[in-house]
Amino acid sequence: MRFCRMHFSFTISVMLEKSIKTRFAPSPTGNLHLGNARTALFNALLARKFGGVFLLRIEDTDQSRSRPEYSRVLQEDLHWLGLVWQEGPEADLSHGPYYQSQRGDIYRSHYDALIKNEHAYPCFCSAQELKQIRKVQLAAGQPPRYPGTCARLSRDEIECKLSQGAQPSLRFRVPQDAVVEFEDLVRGPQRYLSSAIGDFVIRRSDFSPAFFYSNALDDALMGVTHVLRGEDHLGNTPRQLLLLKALNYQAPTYGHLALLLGEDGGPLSKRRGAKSVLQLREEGYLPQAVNNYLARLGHVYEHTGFLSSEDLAKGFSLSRLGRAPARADFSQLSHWQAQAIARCSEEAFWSWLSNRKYMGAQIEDLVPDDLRTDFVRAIRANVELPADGFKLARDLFGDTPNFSTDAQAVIRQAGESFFACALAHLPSTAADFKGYAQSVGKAVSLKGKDLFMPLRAALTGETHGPEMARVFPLIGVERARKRLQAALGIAIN
RNA sequence: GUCCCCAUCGUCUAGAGGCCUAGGACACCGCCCUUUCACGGCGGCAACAGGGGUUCGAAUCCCCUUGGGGACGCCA
Repeated sequence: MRFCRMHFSFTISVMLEKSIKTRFAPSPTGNLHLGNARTALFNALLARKFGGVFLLRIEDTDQSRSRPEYSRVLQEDLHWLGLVWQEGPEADLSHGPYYQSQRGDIYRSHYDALIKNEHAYPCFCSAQELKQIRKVQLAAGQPPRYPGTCARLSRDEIECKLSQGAQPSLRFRVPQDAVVEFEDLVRGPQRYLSSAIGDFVIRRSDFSPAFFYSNALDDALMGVTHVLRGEDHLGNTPRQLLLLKALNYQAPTYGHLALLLGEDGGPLSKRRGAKSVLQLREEGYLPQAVNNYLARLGHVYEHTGFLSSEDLAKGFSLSRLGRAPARADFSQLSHWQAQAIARCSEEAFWSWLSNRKYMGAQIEDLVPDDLRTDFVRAIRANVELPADGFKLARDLFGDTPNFSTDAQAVIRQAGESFFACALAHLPSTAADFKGYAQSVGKAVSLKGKDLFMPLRAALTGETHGPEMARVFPLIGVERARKRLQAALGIAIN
């Protein structure tokens, strides 16, 4: 097995030497979630690594569930992640259109070809009938499979039903006793018996194309060479291969990724807290943090540190893809977020903060212009999300001190005399915190934590936060006085 | 129900029969730095799901059990 895999990855690298085209083909029926984002990322990385093309196709065939709004957000998400497609909407259109809803003519002509060659036939079974059959099969311990009821209808029978106004679906006739074999990019050699596959619907009775059909056909027509997709598509592959063979088209090479699981180890679902890319974006996660995080879910890099997009692509390898489902763990996202923040410039950090609103305020409203740089330098290491920056801005520049429970406890512990002294020793300018602390320390005979904690609690309202020496000048003497007075009040009560 | 896939610290994982006393990263804990918090530096805790084989030797190969995931649709 191991040996096979080594041999196999060699084969892959040979195959990849030719120019490759990967794709991401989402349905705009909801917001892009982490699992799909990872699939998109892997496809983009694979293409980039080999200098190929990454293609985007919008699979909006389901009229009732697809929304232009989702399609728009999805493209924004992809752009935000830096996953730019060289081919697709608003890009190179040479194999377009890239919205399946606009490809009706193409689908129609291929249906005709399939019908003509008897690779496809109309099916008049109703949804209820099919449901009933499945139920019976399941009860008998059989896999639910289309029994071929309409596979052998005569021309007359078909005409008759049609003249009665019946609206058939169109099924692909799966060849009997065929063996479908293919190499999966991540799972190795696969083998399916056609007897295990029932004739499947390629056009619904409302004339809309079914996934098997439009998805496979478009990959072939668009010249896609490699497809990385979820493991849930593995069983679709033999069908799509059969279909493409009947159409005489070249199929892409598929690779099936183990699915991403939620934090609880169950399937990813919205109701169990599966985050969408949009949510992450709105909360203020940095795209490069998300990329570093996702690229390591089910894939390993030799380098354990933060990687640029380019290095993410360079280090990407199909042989480093795991075959076991990976579980999402947001503490790891936090880690990459911290890394990403540490790496951005002060300007970038500020624009990241000022790019959004928090409780209706813009951070420029809170931080005086002349203190901006000092503020950024002071808080950077203490911020994970913009919300943290806003909180700090309020704590430092807000008029009303907002003491946390912990801070209040520390203040009470320090007692009335401590703050009386602290007020008495307040200098005329808030430039030198160390000197100020020293003089207070001397007066109250305290040092270390016993001295700093009450000062921090009173001055910032929190028991933790950025370095006091940096923060004190930002607060300034006036606010410091008010806060110490407030703390005194708390200590007295 | 039937079939397929997967199984190493809490999590992501390295591991290709002797380099394994099982390595790294995150999380957690401790120490150092800091007269405070964080950052940072150093260290620690912590895993081969269970049971049978095969072999001189098994995390690694085989079988069973258990657990997880997936597929079987006029969903995509």
